[in-house]
Amino acid sequence: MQDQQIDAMAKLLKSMSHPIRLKILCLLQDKELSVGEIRAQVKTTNANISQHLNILRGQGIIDFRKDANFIYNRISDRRILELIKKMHTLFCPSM
Amino acid sequence: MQDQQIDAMAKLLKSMSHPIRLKILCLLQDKELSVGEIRAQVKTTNANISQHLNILRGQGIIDFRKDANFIYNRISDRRILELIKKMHTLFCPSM
DNA sequence: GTTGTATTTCATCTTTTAATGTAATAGTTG
DNA sequence: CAACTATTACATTAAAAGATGAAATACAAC
Repeated sequence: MQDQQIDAMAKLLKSMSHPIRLKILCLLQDKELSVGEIRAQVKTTNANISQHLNILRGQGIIDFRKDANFIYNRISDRRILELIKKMHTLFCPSM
Repeated sequence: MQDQQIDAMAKLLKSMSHPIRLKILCLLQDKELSVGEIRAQVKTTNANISQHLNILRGQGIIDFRKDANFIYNRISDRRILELIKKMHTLFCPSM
């Protein structure tokens, strides 16, 4: 890996390395969810979730679509899914 | 994944998500290196590298042995190696 | 034991990140 | 259009992380 790639990768990991954001990514593994549905499982404020979602969007990790006044989020980068799956098998083998 | 595991995983990712620390881990993928050897490739101060190494040690990611007045560092958790390898194939396929 | 090299510790400063509360926007329904 | 819901933007504050330089430790060699 070259420095440039390492920097990019570090930035990506950093965006995943907050408990709330990692949990959001786990929740979005197999389905899309609205902000409200996420908040129901994450236990923080709406505004806070919105900010975390923005960080993930900025990294191009998640995407969203609008429907009525709901915004449905989903993971847009297949590689992230694979990475999460790998972390799961490596670090939580029994689940 | 449960919240407890997510928190642990986020902490682990966080410790890997700094450019210098990620680079150190990449350098240590296939060999052990002293602090000086690492510094030669990372371009920051000795003290700074020492601090980053401490963070990685605190996470149990790397281990070290002493020889004379050199300290040789190596990755102690096989899972980290696998994770780095996976990131490599996913995000830097052409290298 | 003094000199020299390698590494770490410590204190400080700066920067970044995260949380919180409030106001704003966008869309829906009656 | 008024009332309501979902989401975001903004401003502020609090907390954590990172960099830096100087001093301290550890070991080796002369």
